[in-house]
Amino acid sequence: MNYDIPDHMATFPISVVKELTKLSGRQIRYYEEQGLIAPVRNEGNRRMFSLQDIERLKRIKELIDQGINIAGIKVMLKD
Amino acid sequence: MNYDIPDHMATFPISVVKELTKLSGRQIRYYEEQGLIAPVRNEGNRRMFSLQDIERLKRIKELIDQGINIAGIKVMLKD
DNA sequence: AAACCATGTAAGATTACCTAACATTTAAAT
DNA sequence: ATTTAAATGTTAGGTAATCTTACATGGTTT
Repeated sequence: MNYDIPDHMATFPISVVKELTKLSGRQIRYYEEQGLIAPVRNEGNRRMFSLQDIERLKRIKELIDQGINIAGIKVMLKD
Repeated sequence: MNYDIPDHMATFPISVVKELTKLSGRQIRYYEEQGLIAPVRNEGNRRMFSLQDIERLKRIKELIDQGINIAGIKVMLKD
């Protein structure tokens, strides 16, 4: 049994990420635009997300929910 | 950190399952038709697969590659 | 040869996602 | 109190992925 997917492997479409993170598609795309995340694209130009991407988005959402703005999040998630 | 997706949670589109299992879309749909797997459907009627589904498909592929036919696989994977 | 099994392929319809633009809301700055 | 900027919503038109159904094909079995 090879019961896992590597954390960095992009296997999730945005529809699933929306459900998992409780973020809107608009938010996810905007955060990418702002350089907070960098999901890869498949051959058809669709965004594909890894577990790492999802965990990062969850942290972003926590900070957003605490009232922190994008600029603040950028420095806090610097890595 | 909630660093995982439950084994039974359907988060993978068929495109990813194809890559992960090295099966064709036709094969995956046919195995479903034959009752070997039962991926759930999302609101738009697209098949969505769980890690369990993927592991099962990998076992199916191994058996297929060993020359076992669908009927044989059905009894061997009875559960 | 005929029939069946497993898979390929093609066509047409539907759903998901893309970008770009404009609208709205809230907060910050003037 | 305006104006500006930040974050998100919404809409529109286009492209990609997936769906079902049907027919084609190569390999077995009868």
